[in-house]
Amino acid sequence: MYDHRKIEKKWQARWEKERTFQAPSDTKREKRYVLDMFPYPSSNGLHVGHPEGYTATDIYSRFLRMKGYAVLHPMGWDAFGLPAENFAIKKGVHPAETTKKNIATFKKQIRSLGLSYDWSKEIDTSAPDYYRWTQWLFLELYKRDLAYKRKAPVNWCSGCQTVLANEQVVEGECERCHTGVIQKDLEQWFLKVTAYADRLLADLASIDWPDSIKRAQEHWIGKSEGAIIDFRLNNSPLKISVFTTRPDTLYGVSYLVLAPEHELIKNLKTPIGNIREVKEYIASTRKKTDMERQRVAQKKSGVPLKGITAIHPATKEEVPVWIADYCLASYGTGAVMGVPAHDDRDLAFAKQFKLPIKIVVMPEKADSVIKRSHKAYTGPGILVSSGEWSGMSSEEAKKKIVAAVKGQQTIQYKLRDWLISRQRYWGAPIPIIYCEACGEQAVPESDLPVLLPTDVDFKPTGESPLARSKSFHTVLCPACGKKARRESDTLDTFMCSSWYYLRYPNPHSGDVPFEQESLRYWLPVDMYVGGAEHAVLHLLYARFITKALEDAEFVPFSEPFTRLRNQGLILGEDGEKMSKSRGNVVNPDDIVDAYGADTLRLYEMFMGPFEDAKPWNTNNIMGVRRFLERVWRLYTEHLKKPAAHPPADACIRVIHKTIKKVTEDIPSFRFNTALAALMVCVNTMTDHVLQKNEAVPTYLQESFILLLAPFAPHIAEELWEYMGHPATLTYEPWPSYDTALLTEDTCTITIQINGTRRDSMTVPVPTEEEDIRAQAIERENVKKWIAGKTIKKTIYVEKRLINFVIH
RNA sequence: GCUCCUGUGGCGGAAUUGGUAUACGCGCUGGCCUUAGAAGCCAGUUCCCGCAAGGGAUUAGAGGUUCGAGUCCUCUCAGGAGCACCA
Repeated sequence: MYDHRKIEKKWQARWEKERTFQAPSDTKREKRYVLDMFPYPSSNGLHVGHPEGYTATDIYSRFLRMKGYAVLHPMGWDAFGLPAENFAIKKGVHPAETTKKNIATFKKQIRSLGLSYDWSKEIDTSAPDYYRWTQWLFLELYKRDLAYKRKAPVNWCSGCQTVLANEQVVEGECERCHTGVIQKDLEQWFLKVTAYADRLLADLASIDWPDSIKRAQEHWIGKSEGAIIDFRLNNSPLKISVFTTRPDTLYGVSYLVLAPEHELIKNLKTPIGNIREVKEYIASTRKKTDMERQRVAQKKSGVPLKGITAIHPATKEEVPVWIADYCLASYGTGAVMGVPAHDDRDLAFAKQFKLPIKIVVMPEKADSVIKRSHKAYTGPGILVSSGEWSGMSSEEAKKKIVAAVKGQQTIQYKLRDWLISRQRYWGAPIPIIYCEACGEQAVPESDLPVLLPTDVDFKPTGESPLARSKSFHTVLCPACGKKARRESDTLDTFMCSSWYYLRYPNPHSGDVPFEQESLRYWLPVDMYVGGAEHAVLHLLYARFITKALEDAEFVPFSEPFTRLRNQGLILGEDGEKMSKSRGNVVNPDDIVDAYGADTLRLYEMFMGPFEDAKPWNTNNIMGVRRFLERVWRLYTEHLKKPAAHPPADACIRVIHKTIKKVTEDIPSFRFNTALAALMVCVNTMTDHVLQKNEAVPTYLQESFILLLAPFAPHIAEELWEYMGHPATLTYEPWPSYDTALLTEDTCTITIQINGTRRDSMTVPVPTEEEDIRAQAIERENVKKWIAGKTIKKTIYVEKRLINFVIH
């Protein structure tokens, strides 16, 4: 009887006792660092989505150990964050307590899955001995001018009562509570990610990541090449600089637009005819949430600056100046030139306000006519109505026109600096002190960590709860020793997770954030697995921090994660995303209890391709459970009986084929097809043993158990022991296959007439094409079709098919 | 709106370079075993016609390239993801 409860408990206890999965400290062997994105220990406990990624890395790690690599496979907790704090506000339980409890639950659940983590390397980002180094990291960036405080329009979530990074605003809403985000002018801390924009973009080429993630990052960084062109104001010393990627359309300019926040309006000496209207427009824009600004994207709004005109740098004509919120202050120069004929947004604006539309680029192909009504022609072409440039190609004109009007070629990025201060409690305090006399001061490294105070009222008021802690607030200035004030904001939790992978090799080191020797050995991460939702958050931040640390000579590499794979979402049985409100959530504990961890692991891997979204189906679990039971019976009942016949070649061949298939599928994360091959293998073995009463060579019986071990480690260990091996199979060499046994001695040739399958025949393996052809045309089913016709051509594909083209 | 991905039986999904479409699993049907059930084992299961042999159709739809297309190209439809006024 296959008793999963007994077997799984036994082996989990034994692995723990024997520290089976401890990463080796000898560094002679080749290493592999296999990492999961560490979880936020939420109060909901483990979701069936977690074991999907964890099982994949576990299979991969176990496979690599058997392949002889030194493997580091750690787990930890991304423990700071809002839910624990919100729970504290509601229930009055301190976040540290909630977090501790949740971690215990997560750990128990993860352990029940038989995952081969080295728990001696466990990390908790909310522990002072960890966040001390997060603060250290902040100070290193501060020293290098990569962290700065600035008053700027920032994303404000009134639900969470805190500012948010751009990356945390999704469709104009807070990614956490879905409150509409508004812009506020606040003094906040930023990290200078933009300084790394070009490297973050260029180095994508050097890493093995899913294309979709690379593209998302490319998109987010948003490099565009263009030029800044100045428009002098009429009767004023001031000028408006616009950024454009299409200087070739300069002659099509019919107006200029300023962002409502543009500083020119304040500096303008010339009276604006409709100043009240303008001021009202600016005020109304500021009140809009990002959502509202986006929702009305089709309908443009704006007001003209009456009495203000600019001089076109080429034609010297007067150009009206408008102010409109479709022009963004935070990108380029905060001003654009309006070319309605060749930009969709400008066209919409021009039509709404009845501004002239001047066509200056004609497509080269005559058939693509410009439709004036809906779309602007944004493609390349030949310039028209563009003075001396008419007749030139738009590509060539770009450079020449910029030079002629003394413009400046530049590159712009959509990427903004990373806003890292949060007005919340449950995070790492920003280690900065403000002194009236000395100004902003870094906390000396020897004073780290700046501990989170415990005497706080969690209620968010828009000001950090830390500001209301007396014990925390007052401090002496490290420079002059006089009374000073601590920074009361905390760091974005993404800051904690942007460097944790560097600490795993030496998580308990008290003197340094990471020890150089083990860092050099283990890093970078060879395989990183997690959800795709971090495409531009965690993954971009971690890359940035790594590059900053590389420049500071703390790490000898520039990319933290050499390979990345994303697990697909596991959907509910109804095909919808699992959620409490839909009531379609599956609890992994129930599955582990009823069917066993090995079954759950197998099922999640068998569901479908690793990176695809797949619906859960409880019925299908029985399939993999039956597979394990068949394996169990095969070894404990059938194989131990004496066989009447010697091993059959066919059976031996299948096992060798399976070794090849599984060996190839694991590193490419094709676990579903690896399992299908293992099932075929068991079916074949069972057939030969049970029906045909044939023996299976012992070494192949053992090979199969070793192949199964990464997927279903508990049952594999039990059978390994059953076969007489006292030690764990964790470090047994991975089975190898004999290439000579992979080829069959016969093959089936499909016979096609004009490409349609008409017959098939089995021939011994080396058979000459001539013989196959001769045999084929003699077959009844073939004769029938070729009678009275001539064979024009014969196509033969070795060992596969022969196709007669007849007429 | 832009960018990208995906459409294969009743269901989850297989399919090297274009070369037997539907592997493996679920479900279903029949049989064996059993007092009965469960489990297990055996056989079958893309659809249509046919007792069968066999024939025809079939990878969202329509075209195309090819001896041959799930796979390559063009268009259309459907679903999903990311970005979203970035000039």
